[in-house]
Amino acid sequence: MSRNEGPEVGSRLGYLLKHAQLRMAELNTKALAPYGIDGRELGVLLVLAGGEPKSQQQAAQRLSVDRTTMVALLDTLEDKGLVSRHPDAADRRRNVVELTPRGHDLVRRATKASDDAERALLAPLSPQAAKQLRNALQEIVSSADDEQA
Amino acid sequence: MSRNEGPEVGSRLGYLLKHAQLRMAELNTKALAPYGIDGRELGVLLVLAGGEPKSQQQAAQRLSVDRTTMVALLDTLEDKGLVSRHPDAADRRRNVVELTPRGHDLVRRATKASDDAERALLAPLSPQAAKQLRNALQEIVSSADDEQA
DNA sequence: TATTGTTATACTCTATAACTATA
DNA sequence: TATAGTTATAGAGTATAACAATA
Repeated sequence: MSRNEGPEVGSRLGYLLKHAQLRMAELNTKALAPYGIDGRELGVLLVLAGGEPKSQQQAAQRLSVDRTTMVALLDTLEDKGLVSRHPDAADRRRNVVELTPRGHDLVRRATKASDDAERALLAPLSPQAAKQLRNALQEIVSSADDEQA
Repeated sequence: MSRNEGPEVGSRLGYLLKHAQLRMAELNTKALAPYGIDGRELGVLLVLAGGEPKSQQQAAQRLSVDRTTMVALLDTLEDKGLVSRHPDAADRRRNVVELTPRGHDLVRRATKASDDAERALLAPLSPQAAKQLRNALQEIVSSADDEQA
């Protein structure tokens, strides 16, 4: 008979989310290393790959990072030849940021590699449980976004 | 008819876990502020509250933090009068770290406050979905631990 | 006056290396 | 020799303040 030890740190959501996130970042880093980027950079590329061309500030807002952080992120992606910046003709304070052809090609291949990393993280779960996890996280994150707005 | 925009960053597990974790940390910080600690410090206190007395290194391993990080963490908790360190009589290289009476009292009250923060994070989910989320994260994290071992 | 991108700077979190005292 | 705790230090990641160009 084991007595109750009380609340355990390993069942706290803060602990679980932090360690799951660290594990995902680690898997992404390994999976993306052959492409010369990490998970955060893939995130930026995916924002730029979808929909309308965006300014640096719009890309930053989409990822909830500061615009000064976005400057540094785009500097490295530009150095790697994956994105290009041009002044917006309609508002020359803005930079329009777009994927280069090489950036487009890389985001497609790197996304597949990152899909593999996600599958590795979710490996211990049933397909249904994996889908429910993703859905639950999406609800939590989007509801947090609503409260900001 | 909207055309397919391709993979979106908002459905990536890396993005979702990071933002859910940030949100949880923010809620914990607010909930625990009246007690003068944050979520990481509550994590340390919970490790020390459970089971056998532990050395600094054992506490660090339980949380997967470096022993040098644990030194700083315990310095602040000791300054707050929540933990005490004594040399281990059986091996005087070690410090046995224990909660003070004030630490025991605080961890009990602070855990309740953090429970409220967790409920706030999980508010958009059904009770069943909330339980499944916690279970899924536990499976992922413990399976990652196994691979380290 | 306000906004976008930029730079300089600082703060937090974390890890590595080297020191000490013990074993 | 090896280990536990400590210190100094350095590297990420992030945010704040101030500046230039543009609105």
